[in-house]
Amino acid sequence: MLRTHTCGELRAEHDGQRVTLCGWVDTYRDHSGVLFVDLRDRYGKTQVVFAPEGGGNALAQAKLLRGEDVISIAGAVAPRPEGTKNPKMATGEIEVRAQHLEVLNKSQNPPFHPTAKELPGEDLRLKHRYLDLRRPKMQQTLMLRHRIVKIMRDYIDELGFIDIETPMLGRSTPEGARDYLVPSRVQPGAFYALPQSPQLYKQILMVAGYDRYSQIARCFRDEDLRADRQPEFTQLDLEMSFIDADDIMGVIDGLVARLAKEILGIELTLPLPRMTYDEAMERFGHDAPDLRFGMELIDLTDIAREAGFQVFRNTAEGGGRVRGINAKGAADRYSRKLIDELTRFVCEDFGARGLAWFKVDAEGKLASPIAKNFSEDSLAQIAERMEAEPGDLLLFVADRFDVTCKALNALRKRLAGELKLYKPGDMHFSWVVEFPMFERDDETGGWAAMHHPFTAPRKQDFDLLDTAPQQCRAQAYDLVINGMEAGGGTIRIHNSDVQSKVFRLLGIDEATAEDRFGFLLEALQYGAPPHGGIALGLDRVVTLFGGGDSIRDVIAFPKTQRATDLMTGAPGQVDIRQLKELGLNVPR
RNA sequence: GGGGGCGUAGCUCAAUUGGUUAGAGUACUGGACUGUCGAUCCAGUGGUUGCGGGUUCGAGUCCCGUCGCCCUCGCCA
Repeated sequence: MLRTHTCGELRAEHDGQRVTLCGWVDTYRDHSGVLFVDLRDRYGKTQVVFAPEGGGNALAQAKLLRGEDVISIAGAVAPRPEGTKNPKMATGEIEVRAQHLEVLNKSQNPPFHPTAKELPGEDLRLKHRYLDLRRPKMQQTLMLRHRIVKIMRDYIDELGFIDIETPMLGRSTPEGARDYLVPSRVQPGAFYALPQSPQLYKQILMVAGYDRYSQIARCFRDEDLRADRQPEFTQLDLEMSFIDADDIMGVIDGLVARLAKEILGIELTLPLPRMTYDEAMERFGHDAPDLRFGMELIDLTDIAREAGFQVFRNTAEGGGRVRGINAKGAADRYSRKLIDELTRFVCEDFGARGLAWFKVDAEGKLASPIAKNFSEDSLAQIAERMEAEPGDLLLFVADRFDVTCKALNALRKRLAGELKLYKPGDMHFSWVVEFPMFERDDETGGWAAMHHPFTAPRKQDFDLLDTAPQQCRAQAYDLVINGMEAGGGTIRIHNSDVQSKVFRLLGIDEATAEDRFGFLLEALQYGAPPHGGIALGLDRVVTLFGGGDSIRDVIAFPKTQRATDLMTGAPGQVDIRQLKELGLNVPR
């Protein structure tokens, strides 16, 4: 046995015990006659003392130690002398008086030290990820991830779900995200696709009678990266039979409550609040609203029609909307220059044509360069509708509905951050339900599935499939945490007639449907039970529960924005012979 | 594909309007020190200012291109 204890567990009660510790040299303090080493492993740090009394040549050896050397020390646990205890360390009551030192492996001078005060650039951290992962923060995060996965697995096991693995090598389905493709050697010119999700397989499993399936599944999407998007990511994937949307949400409510309690120590009231998609778009302009703060979108279209201000009136009369938000007490904080920057923000990044604004003066009157265009009466109506009080800053966008949503949602989130409308530890969990079945496909002008083409419409909306598809709402539900989509799911279509109708609406003809999903359509004809499911984004959940802001920090080996691995150099060139075997001819 | 930010010593950063030999902290190397804990003190090594080109008497600084990382719009059923 190389070690008897970890570097995090020794306490005063171990006084006198002879122990062996292994770990990395965190810091060393050489006082000539006595030398201290803080020895680190993922459990913590322990102070090791090398002194002449230790005997042998341990002290002389210790003088050669440097940061990140891997060592083993044997010695006796002793309480620290009075006045030298360190309350900042969990093991600060004691120290280990080293009698023997073995250098297991010297380290080169590392490009950065895992416990340095200043965090190095992310690219350097990724290049030397083994050093970065030695950082206590990263170790805590990966251990948090483990705990969350354990809670998830235990919970769904208690509910009778069984874990079934589905293939990584599957079939490409051109809908949705771009696939990662894997060439087949045995069939030159043919390709597998890595799964974007186990969607089709888990539906097949329902047909097969495994009424409660779950998997912690790796998924792949070849799309551009973001702080919350990686090309490969992990989902807690579930599917159930003989259930409705309430049942699925109930299962996840229970899981979220358990996670909140065990990870955060928060008691949640269940069921988690629910809001329809339409309400979310109306009140917040986004389908994953951040409910940690208010500052809701307020509609002024009716007032705008009569207000006299040309821009507002034209928008209102042209079928657009005039909506705004009230940044309470923010008037002083936002100078003309800063408001110009907000204007640039909503116009350049979110397509708004302008940003109208008023500051509410001490008398409660609306002041703005555009105020002269409004009648006194209109200004009063606007003030009342916006619940304006002295010191408030009112901001308005007049445009198509979708533009007001995008612009005001972005503005609302930005202002909330700048005005600190929520605290770092705040958490808010909710559901957004009843998404539209279809949205307009900008490229083809036809309908596109908002979720995926197997999503079932609400029962009362079945007839709308024929008459007014745009009004048709899906049995869909998204879990939203702090304004981030943490997961989503739907009740699936288990009837092949309905499925065919949906395919027709999506412009997928019979031959195409047969070619791509024939196996599923066929399966649906052999006794498919009513079923549905959900997938939670594990990386996002861990990020949110850990209070971080990038999923890269909760993934051991993430990719950069250009989807490269800075440590291994992936993706890389391959041997020409490999390409030949695969029947591939690519430009180099 | 578009917009933006950043790139200076191993690391984190500074460098006035374009102006002397590009600095500081830390790390590293050597020395001093028997109770430190971000040890301290003394001395030292360390630079193709990402790369290429241009403007200029003179470029870390300005211009063009390019590479890398990050943010973001599009995209992500």
